Amino acid sequence: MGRHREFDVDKALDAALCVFWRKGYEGASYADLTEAAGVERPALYSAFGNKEALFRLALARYYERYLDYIPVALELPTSREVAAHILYNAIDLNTRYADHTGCLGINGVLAGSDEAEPVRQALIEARAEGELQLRERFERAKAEGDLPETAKPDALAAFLLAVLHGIAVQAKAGFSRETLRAVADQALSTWPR
Amino acid sequence: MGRHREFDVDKALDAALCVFWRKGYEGASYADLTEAAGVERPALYSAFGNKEALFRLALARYYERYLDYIPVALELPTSREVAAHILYNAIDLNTRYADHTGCLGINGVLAGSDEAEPVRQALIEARAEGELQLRERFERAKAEGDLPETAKPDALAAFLLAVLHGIAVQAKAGFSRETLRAVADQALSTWPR
DNA sequence: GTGGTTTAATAACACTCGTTATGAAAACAT
DNA sequence: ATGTTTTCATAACGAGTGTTATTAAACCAC
Repeated sequence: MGRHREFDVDKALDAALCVFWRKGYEGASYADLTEAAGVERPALYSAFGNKEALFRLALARYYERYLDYIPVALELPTSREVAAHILYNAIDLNTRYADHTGCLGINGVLAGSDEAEPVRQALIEARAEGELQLRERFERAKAEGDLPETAKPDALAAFLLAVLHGIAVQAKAGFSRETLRAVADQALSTWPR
Repeated sequence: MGRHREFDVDKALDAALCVFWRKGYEGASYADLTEAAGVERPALYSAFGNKEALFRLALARYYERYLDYIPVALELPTSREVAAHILYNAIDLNTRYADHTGCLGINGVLAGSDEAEPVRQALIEARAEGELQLRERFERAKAEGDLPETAKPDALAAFLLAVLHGIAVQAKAGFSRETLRAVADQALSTWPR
């Protein structure tokens, strides 16, 4: 039985999540991470492992704690409500915190060094997972007559994800909620009935 | 009268552009840049200045040489043709080269370190410039009756840019041209008339 | 009070980063 | 053949990167 851990692991992970959300995986240094977490480097290593492991934990937390509106959306009665719920909640999340806007799934790594490739692939897979869920939901909508026979669930899912990604980029660039909502409105106006 | 420069400055800049396109500003190291350009570091410095200056030159070249379909699009007769031309050409460009997909305007810096902030702002401004051009074009379309009175040129421009950014993210993630075209088709499906 | 275990802080490691100093090579004028 | 200028390659600089070794501190069982 040894020394108790002196810092709140949960809060430290939250702090690291915010740094990665703001600066991306490669843009975030241990100087940033330790300052935000209020913990020295060896302590971060002891609690979370290396930088990549820390990022993966932060990403998992991001999906669990911040994207909880997605399973809710998938249970809504119509495909248009699903899309609307996701779009407007994403806009809210992407603009909620002044010091880290956008989406971790996009900010993490878009283009990076060779060393960042495993993390970039992890992000691609996480986004693909979400897209699969959407596609399946839209297939169900089609089967139920909520979407017309001519509708293409895969294209709709890809379209919705594209708009979400674009909104994340724009939020990170400082676009207003009003503008982002107008983008979402326009996207929904194309929704098949 | 001294020694002649031994490398092709034009080709070296192209090579650097490709590295930045693939790895982003921070993900690209001088090891990458010198290997791709076939030139030693002091020679790159001599010809282009520091890393940030090199990136800015690469970005200017990207806009001049690769985005030349945009002024063409802006002269098309209808707003829908403008949007379609840009979307399909962007998809072509974002998927043309197997070893650097996506768009430099997005891959450059989305989220980065404090040191990358000037570059990130330059990219935001470049994208904003393009959005302004679109907005003005759509305002003209509205004045000419090509877009209905209820249409909002600013929202349409922001929407089009969002889809373009989303497509760039998806192209960089390895999505097929077919999928990306379906996204564009969906975006255009109810373009206001 | 001692021993064993776990954690924390300091410092350093090995390496890479972007940048530059220095000497040599290649050019041209004389 | 020499002098001047420009460019190139090598090497190193100063700083920062992610990671870890070492010692001390804090805990608990006995």
